[in-house]
Amino acid sequence: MKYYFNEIEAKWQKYWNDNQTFKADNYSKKEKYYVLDMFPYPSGAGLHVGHPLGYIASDIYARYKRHKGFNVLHPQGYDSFGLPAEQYAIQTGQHPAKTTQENIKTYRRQLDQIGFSFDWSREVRTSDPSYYKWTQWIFIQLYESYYCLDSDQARSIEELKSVFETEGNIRINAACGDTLEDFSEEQWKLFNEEKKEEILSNYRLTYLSETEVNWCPALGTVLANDEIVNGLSERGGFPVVRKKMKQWSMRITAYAQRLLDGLNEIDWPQPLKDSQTNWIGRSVGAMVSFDIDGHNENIEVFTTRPDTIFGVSFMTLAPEHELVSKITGRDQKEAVEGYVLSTSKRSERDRMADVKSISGVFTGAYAIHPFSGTKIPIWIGDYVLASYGTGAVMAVPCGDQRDFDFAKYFKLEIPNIFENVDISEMACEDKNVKIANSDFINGLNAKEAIRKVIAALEERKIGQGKINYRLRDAVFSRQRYWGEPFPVYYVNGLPKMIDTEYLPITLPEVQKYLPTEDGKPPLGNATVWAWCTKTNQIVSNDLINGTTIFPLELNTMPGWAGSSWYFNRYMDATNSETFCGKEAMNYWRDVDLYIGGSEHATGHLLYSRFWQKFLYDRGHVPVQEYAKKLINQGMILGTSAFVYRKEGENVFISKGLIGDFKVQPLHVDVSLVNASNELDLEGFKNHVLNKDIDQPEFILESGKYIVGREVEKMSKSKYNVVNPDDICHNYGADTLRLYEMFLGPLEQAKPWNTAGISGVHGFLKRLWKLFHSDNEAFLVSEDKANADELKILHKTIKKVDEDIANFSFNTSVSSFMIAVNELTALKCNKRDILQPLVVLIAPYAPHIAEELWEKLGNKGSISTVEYPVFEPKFLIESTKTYPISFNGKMRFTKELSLDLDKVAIEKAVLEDERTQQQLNGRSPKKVIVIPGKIVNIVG
RNA sequence: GCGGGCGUGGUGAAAUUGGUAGACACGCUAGACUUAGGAUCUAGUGCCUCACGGUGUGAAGGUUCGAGUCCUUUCGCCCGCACCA
Repeated sequence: MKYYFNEIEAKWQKYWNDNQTFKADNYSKKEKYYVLDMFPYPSGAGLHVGHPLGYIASDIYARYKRHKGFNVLHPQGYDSFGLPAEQYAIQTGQHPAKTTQENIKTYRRQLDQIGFSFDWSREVRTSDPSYYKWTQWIFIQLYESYYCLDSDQARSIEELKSVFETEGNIRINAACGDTLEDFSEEQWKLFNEEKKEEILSNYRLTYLSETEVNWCPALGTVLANDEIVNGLSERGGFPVVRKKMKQWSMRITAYAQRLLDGLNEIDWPQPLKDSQTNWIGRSVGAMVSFDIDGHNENIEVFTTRPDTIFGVSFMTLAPEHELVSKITGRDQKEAVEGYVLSTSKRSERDRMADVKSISGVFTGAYAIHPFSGTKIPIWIGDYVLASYGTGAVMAVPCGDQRDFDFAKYFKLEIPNIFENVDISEMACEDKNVKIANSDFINGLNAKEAIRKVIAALEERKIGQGKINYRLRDAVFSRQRYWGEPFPVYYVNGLPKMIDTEYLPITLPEVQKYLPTEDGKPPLGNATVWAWCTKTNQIVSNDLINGTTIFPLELNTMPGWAGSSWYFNRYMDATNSETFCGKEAMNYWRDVDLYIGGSEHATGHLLYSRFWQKFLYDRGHVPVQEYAKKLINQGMILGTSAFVYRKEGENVFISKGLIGDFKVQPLHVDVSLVNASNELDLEGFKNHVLNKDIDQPEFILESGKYIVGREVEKMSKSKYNVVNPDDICHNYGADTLRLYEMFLGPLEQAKPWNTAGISGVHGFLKRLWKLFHSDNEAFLVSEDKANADELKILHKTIKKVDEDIANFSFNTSVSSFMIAVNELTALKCNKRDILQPLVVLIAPYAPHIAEELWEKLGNKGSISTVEYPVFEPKFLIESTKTYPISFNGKMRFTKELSLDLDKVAIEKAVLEDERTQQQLNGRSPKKVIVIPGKIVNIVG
């Protein structure tokens, strides 16, 4: 019988589905193991071959763990809120829910055909009200919490209120936004509702505030820095401006230190930990307050080098700094306002990326040096960012290169405060030089001086030591339709949470998915979007009366809201009483293995750790870190193909003939090119893409048009996407699974290339053949296996076990090939060997394994059959083929008994005539013998 | 600029603690077979050389009996962060 992979795969996929083979039980006596993939965003383009790479690896691991006797949770779902579906809705008028559902259907079909062992009964979709009900619930929990710095945890805001009522805020030590003035319990009681709420929102873990944002008028939305490329929106390429806006923020900064500390507890790749560490950006230094000459204001700065304070010769404020308008002199007003305006047009990333051009304006105001009392000019400059530190810098040109460049450019004073250091050409950032010209810290090194300056600042109450983090609070509002609605309504402009028992607050229907004409978010188009506090229902906007019926929040939550806790939902995905039942949560606890791309390092993987720590603090989850181990799979790159169009003409020149012609390279669909880079000319002419090209002419080499190749990210716009469907159809899912693993190390980025696929497909056919006679009937011998056969089996078991432990799936595929090649050579078709071999291969190629398992006469699925156990006794050797090397170069091999000791080996080797031949009469100076390894003769 | 990673045949890549470099595949060459099959099988294949032999893991040094692996310098590529005070 031939290997009809399509039939076999369809049969077993149906079997798994019918029998719910991979449904995980929440209450098992088996040890649990939770294998998680980063869930996909269901885009309209469908799955491409890059998606399954991580999924195949995690599936192999999950299946392996089932064979090893674990109760495995291996779920999958969809991160189904997001901008592409909304953009599509804007263009076509189709409801995003509809297109999302269609896309999910395609994804599901594609995932199913690869044979993943997902427990689909736990599927989650972030856009489903039954899911986002709990996203809204978590948001409310955050709103109702503050961060207590004494106990270092989130606590109920009610506790804080009762403290305010009994003793004011004097003794409160909590994470807080603005520096608040002290108030007593009496004062608190006298504050009106509005004032109280304003104070509380400084403590809440999610709060409304005016934030400077990247506003994209064309998309009508705020963009994250990482969504902006070269000052334009990543999607669409529209201009972006800086704008102030009232937005929800998440007080992730309260967790900065714990997010750093937690990294020590988890087995995540070091580069990923490094990027989270950099993102959080802890720096130790001091806050210093500078008085402003002639104003009743002061400038707070954070510095990591308080020891250089006597080197301050000017100050620089971010152009957006709130003091700028207050302190600017009459003569400077025009210049300053012009500069502020021109800065507002530049994106933050743009400003940061531009290192070469130096710009700034003098404000006309002077600060007073806190120790020397000298007057220091205050400048504004766009190299200072409002969002980092206090948005102000004490400039020390002799000790900081950027300050130095600024001072040189504007011909400002550069006082030298370092002993025996030449600063005429560049600043000195070395912390080991001694300080000079600095009053009470002369002669000290940086470390000593820092301590002394901080002490002096604290004594005079003009500053204190401080740990500063680069991490900022995360903006949580999006001006989009296709996201979670906030469970929030407004009473006189003050936010109120909807009682959790009335969740979910479902997305309203709208006529248009664009922002409204007057610049409100898309939900501003909804006509039934008001909250009735009497009936606790969403009602028509017409009924808003300001007494019982109020407007609802128009923003929606960002993409990362739903993905920040989904791993908990899988544990108890259908629970309608709570976001995850306690019993299920205490059984599954955390993810044992998480596989996904490193591009989420400072987004999803940081926010989700933050939410998990918060949920832990409030007693909702049992662990602080939700993923014990994480593996980043490398990106699969596409190999783009290019044709070369002669500039201004419809002439395409084959790659080898371009020579000196001016050509324009154009992407061409990779499906039109064969393995030898030859273009299908007829296909090219008929391809939709090229319909607009009239009568193309081709200049051929040897009768062929040869395309250029380049490795790029796999993307629809580069026409280099390869769809797994074709491979599943032509070679089968088992071949696809093996091939993706065989491509190379999991964590390494690699270009997709189908050239080698026949190799693994051939392997599966040879495996099949081992079980079949020449006339293709199933034929397995019941004879006892011999030593050679057992050795092949056990060496493979050993290798595969080690490989899986190291996530080295590429080399285990090789081991399978070697085993099958060797068994084929021995014509071995013995059950003793083949039955364990099938189990060994089952996690990698589950369909063929199930089929052969059944043909071997077994009942039921192979998926929980015990994995073969390695027995060292089958690998014991009595001899070793020693490499005999001379001066480190291997010349010949000699088989010797492993019982021989060093002396005996040396004797045997020296007696060998080939040794004498190599030595050619010389006597060896030294003979190195490592029993069991090598012999090296020196001389 | 800072941080991280990577350089091995025509190609994808192997190579626990330093111990036979190139496993396993693709491709290529030659051949066999045929019931033309998504064929299969056999042999060969790092480079130079008819061969003996030489040479070879980006380059140059070093440590060592022995280096792809350790150390120093250097070149190139990729990724992340970036005027972070």
